[in-house]
Amino acid sequence: MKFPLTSWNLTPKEAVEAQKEWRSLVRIEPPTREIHTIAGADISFNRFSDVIYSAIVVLSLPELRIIETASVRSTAKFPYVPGLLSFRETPSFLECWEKLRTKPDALMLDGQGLAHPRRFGIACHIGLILDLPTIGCAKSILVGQHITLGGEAGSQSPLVDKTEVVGVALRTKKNVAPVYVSAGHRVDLNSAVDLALRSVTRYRQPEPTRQAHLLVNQLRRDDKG
DNA sequence: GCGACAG
DNA sequence: ATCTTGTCGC
Repeated sequence: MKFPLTSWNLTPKEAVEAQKEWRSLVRIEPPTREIHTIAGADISFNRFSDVIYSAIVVLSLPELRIIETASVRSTAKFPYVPGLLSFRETPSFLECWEKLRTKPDALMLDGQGLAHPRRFGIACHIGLILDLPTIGCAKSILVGQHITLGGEAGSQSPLVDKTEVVGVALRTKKNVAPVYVSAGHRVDLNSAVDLALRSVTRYRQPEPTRQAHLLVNQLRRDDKG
């Protein structure tokens, strides 16, 4: 390993090399233990500002009751570059994670896992750092394609990139755009989709990331005044 | 060279 | 991601 898993002072070019190196560490397998709690994480910021807000919400399964929340205001030190999202968001996420007392059995990230050009999206990166089962649940595609989905909730189709199934397009709500689920670390695609489905209520986004999104935006607004 | 491109 | 009001549909 040339780069430690938590190297943040890298140039975009080095970051790409680091991802190629780290991707072999990712383990795609069914979760080791049953998952009774799942957390969702999200970040938010103001345009033209490097101040970013991060939030994590831990929920119980199958009740989906909020057990604990944590949030933090920090500074972004890496630009947004498609394919290198984790280098921008993870430092802030980790600060927030430190404040969390209840460590969840699994984590859902707003972004990709294996559905990434180098098969190393933010869900893989954070999963490796925390050595925790993680799944990516993105609102749009980074790589891959899928056939048209049925309009009913629960409809799904494999997300394929260059002959490889990297995730699943999942319609979580009737006649509403699907979300894209992929495995991060220590989970396989089937369990990732199952976890996502178990976390869905009446909205497009599963509760973990939806609640984290609501909380982080609340923090950002309150911080403005 | 051209188009695509998580948040 | 963020900038933003009303409006169409279940």
